[in-house]
Formats: sequence, structure tokens, C-alpha cells
Amino acid sequence: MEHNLKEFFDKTLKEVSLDCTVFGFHEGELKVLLLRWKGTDEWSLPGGHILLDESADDAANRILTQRTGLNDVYLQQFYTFGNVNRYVYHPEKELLQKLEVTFGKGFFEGIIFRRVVSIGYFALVEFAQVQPTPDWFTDECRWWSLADVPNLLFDHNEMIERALKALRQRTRNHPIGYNLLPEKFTMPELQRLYETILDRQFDRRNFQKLLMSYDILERLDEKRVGAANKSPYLYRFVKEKYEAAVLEGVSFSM
Amino acid sequence: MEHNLKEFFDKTLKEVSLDCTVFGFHEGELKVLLLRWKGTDEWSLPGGHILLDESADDAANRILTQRTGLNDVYLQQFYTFGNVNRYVYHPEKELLQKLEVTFGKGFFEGIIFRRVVSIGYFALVEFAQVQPTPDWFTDECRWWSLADVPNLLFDHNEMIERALKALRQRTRNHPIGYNLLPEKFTMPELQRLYETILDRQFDRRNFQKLLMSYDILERLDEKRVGAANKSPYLYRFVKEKYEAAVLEGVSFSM
DNA sequence: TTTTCAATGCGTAAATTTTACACAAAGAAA
DNA sequence: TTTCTTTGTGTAAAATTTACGCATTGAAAA
Repeated sequence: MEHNLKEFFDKTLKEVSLDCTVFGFHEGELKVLLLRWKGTDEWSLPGGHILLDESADDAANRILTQRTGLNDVYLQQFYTFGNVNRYVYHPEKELLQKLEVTFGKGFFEGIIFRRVVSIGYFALVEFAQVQPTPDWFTDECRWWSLADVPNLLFDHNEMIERALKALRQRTRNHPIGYNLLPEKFTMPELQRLYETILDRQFDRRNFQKLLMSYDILERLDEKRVGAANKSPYLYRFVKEKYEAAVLEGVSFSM
Repeated sequence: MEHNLKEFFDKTLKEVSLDCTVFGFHEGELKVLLLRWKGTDEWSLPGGHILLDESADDAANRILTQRTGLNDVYLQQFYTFGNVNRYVYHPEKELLQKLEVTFGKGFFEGIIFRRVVSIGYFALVEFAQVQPTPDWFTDECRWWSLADVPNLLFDHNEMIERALKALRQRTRNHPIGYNLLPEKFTMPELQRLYETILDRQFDRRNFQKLLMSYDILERLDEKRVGAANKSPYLYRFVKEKYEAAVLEGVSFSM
């Protein structure tokens, strides 16, 4: 490098992309949004490239909006994936052949399937609000239960694993739920969310005590009716207090 | 994008770099390694590009070795900087002019000073072991006390801030010190390290109790002599136990 | 209509963890 | 020899976290 700058520069990496692990919570399970590539059975995370006049965060937001129809979702960068072999974990060659049947021979020449560095984001969204929308490379976009996620393209299984770790980390230091639950919810539902994310059980009374101590929840005069048991109260986050707690951080110490 | 893939692709970002915040600990202060650009008074973090056959981590290690002479330093990726304006925080234009005096007009054309995404790493090194070494763009490399760091080029001040936050976060969840202290050290020295990183004071007795509870330290039969006070014992990390604690994590709960 | 069953609402005591705190001894410098 | 700074050491109080049981509700089943 020291002797020929331009020569060195030609030997350096010239691509960045970005991939999002979109978490939703439904029927007591964490879900992630996956895309099926055109003419194949291969799935991957939603992702894309950064435009020249766009920050990485803007790009993540744009891509998220395109895939979910939602505008203001919680988005957090958690890791940048820069392994040399991150594109050869899985049978991409066959994938490329299948894709060329759909898109035409040589279509991807020098465009995709070169090695790139990818910035990993995770998003938290309200499951019911999402309109899963495939992109130009894919013809299906749908939720998968975390437990059922198949072998994904590239290093996307590792991405989900790391995203989950980052989500757990965040859950231990910040309030969570405003982004994943509907406006009104019961205390047991909130507890189930925490239990699902952290993969542990908590004592009902201690959980309620701790969450109420954050002073971000308001108990409503409504109850959820319909189930074969005592009707639980509905709660709602007090937005300003919740946001203050997000900024300050809280310790979920169970 | 949906209609012309290649056209879209031309509008996307094509550069990645990487910058390292190298932390050392000396005379009770945290230090960072900075580089002064040739023919200027402008300083920046050490950084560089990723080679085509290299992972991001490998690149960080290579760059670190080049700047410090050290081989196995603790390195951790903490954030990827992707703001649109990350190259226009500071007066780069004048910088470019000054650099062209040194390097020749047009030398950097299309090579540096375009917008790039940069992966931020921080490194922890043993201060006394480092041989600060400038790179091809710079003619000085030296330690700066964190408190004295000047206005840096690009978004490097923000990088250091975030690196410090990440270091604090790590210090709260993992043992630290093996990477920053010499082989043998006293308990008060270790305490000062923690106090410096976390910017707080701790009670001597409680600190010792907590650190010893991690079961990663061995008290030697030696003492540090020379100071005008009672000679403190020397301690050393038990490597295997330290590494186990790094993997498992410990909570620094003071 | 009555009974059953699963889930909810609610408070206190025990255990653990964290914090606060003081005095005697060492060793160089004055 | 005295002074001064820093070290080594343990216990009690406070705060936090964990454990735990019973009466009530409401739909479903009998």
C-alpha cells in the first residue's frame, strides 16, 4: 500500500449493504419477517443498499417501510457482518442458476453475489400492523416463528441469532413493549413478551411489581373479557414516561 | 429500483472503511492513539480499508498491528458510522488543499474524501508495549489523554465518544484489565483503572471484595516497593480463569 | 342452574446483595 | 525519630431480590 495508493485501493472492498431482522410478537411467540427469492425455495432477511444521499439509518428505515408498510418502527443497528465467506455459507451457486432462469443469464453479473459487508439492524414492530411485501428479487414475504426459521441464504441465520442477542441485551437495560404490543394489553401479555424474549419464566407478582416501579404504565378501567377466567385489567404505556425511561434506561433485574 | 437494477446499483454507496479507537492506560489516565496528517495539524483515528480477501476483523487486526507493533490485542467492533455528512463535520476542504501540497494536485481524486461507511472498532492495549507508528498519510502517531483530545477530522470525536460508551458497557459486564494493565499490578492500580473507565470512585474494601469474588486474580508474594507508604501486594490475572470469566461474563455491580 | 377449572389480583417475610464505615501498620520522606 | 500518605482488613445496616398462598372472577362443562 505504501507505494501505490491507487493500486492498493483497487484491492479493497467496495460494497456495503444492510439487512434487517424484523421482530414481531404474536400468539406468545417471537416472529421474524423473511423473503423467498423468485423461482426458488430459498429465504433471506429483508435488506438492501444504501443510496448515495442517504445515511445507513435512513436506508434501514426506507427498506423497512417498503417491506412492512410501517413508518416509525423501532430500529437499532447491532453488528456489521464482514466475514470473507459470508456469501458462501449456503449453496448460492445453485441459487444463482435458478435466479438466472427467472431473470436471464448474466443479469446479476458484477452486481449481487459479490462479497459485501452488511450492516445488521433489528426492528421491533407491532405484528398486526405489518403488511408483508416482497421486493423485486422475491415473490413472497411472510412471518416465521423464530423456532421454525429454515436455513437461510448467506449468513442470515447468524444475523438472526445476533439480533436476538442484541434484543435480549436491550430488554435487560431498556423498557420494551411499546414497539411490539398493541396499544392496550394485559399484564400477563406483557409478561409473556418478556418471557419469550428472555426465554425464562418470572413470578407474576414480582414481574408486575418491577414493571410498575418503572412508572411507565397506566392501568385502564377496562378489562379484557372473553377468556374462561377472571378478566385481567388492560394497561397502556404512558408515552412520555416510556420515552423518558428509554433514554435513561432501566434495569430489568429479574 | 424496481425497473433498472444496474441504474439503481450505480446510485448506491460503494465504500467501506474502518477506524480504531485504541485505548491505553497510563498514569491513571485513559489515552487514545491519534495520527497527524502529513503537512497539517489535523488529527484522526487510525483506520484503513478492508482488503478483498480479508474479513473486517482481520483488517482491524492488520491495521492495529501496523500502528502499534502489537499482535494480539483486544479488539471489538462497536458501531458502524453511516451518516451522510460524516466527512463534512470539519474543514476537510482546507485539509485536502494542504494535503495536495504534500502529495500533489489531484492525488486523492476519487479515492479518499468521498463518503464512506466506516466500521468502528475499539482496542485495548498495554500502554508500555505500544510502538506508535504513523501510516502513509500521516507523519506522527502518539498517545493523547482522553481529556485533551483535540477536534479531530471527520466524525472521529463522535467515534471516540461511542467507543468509550462501548468500553464502559463492556466493563460493566465483563472482566477488564488483562488487556490494559501490565502483567503484575496492585489492587489500587486495578481500582484506578475501573474508576477511570467508569468515571466514578469506589470503596477500596468493596472493590477488592467484588474483584476477588470473580476468582480471576492471584495475589503474589511480591509487593510493589518504592512509594512513601505501605507496600501493596502485587496481583496477576489467572489467564484461564480470566478467559472463562470473559466468556461467561461477570457483572460489575458497584 | 350449578359446578369446575384456569387465570387473575394482591402483600409480606426471608434471603441475598450492596453499601457504608474505621483503625492499625508499613515505608519513604522530612 | 517523626510525619505523612497509602495500604490491609471485617462487620453491620440498608436495599434489593426472591419466594410464596389464597380469595376472586368468568367462561365452559356438567
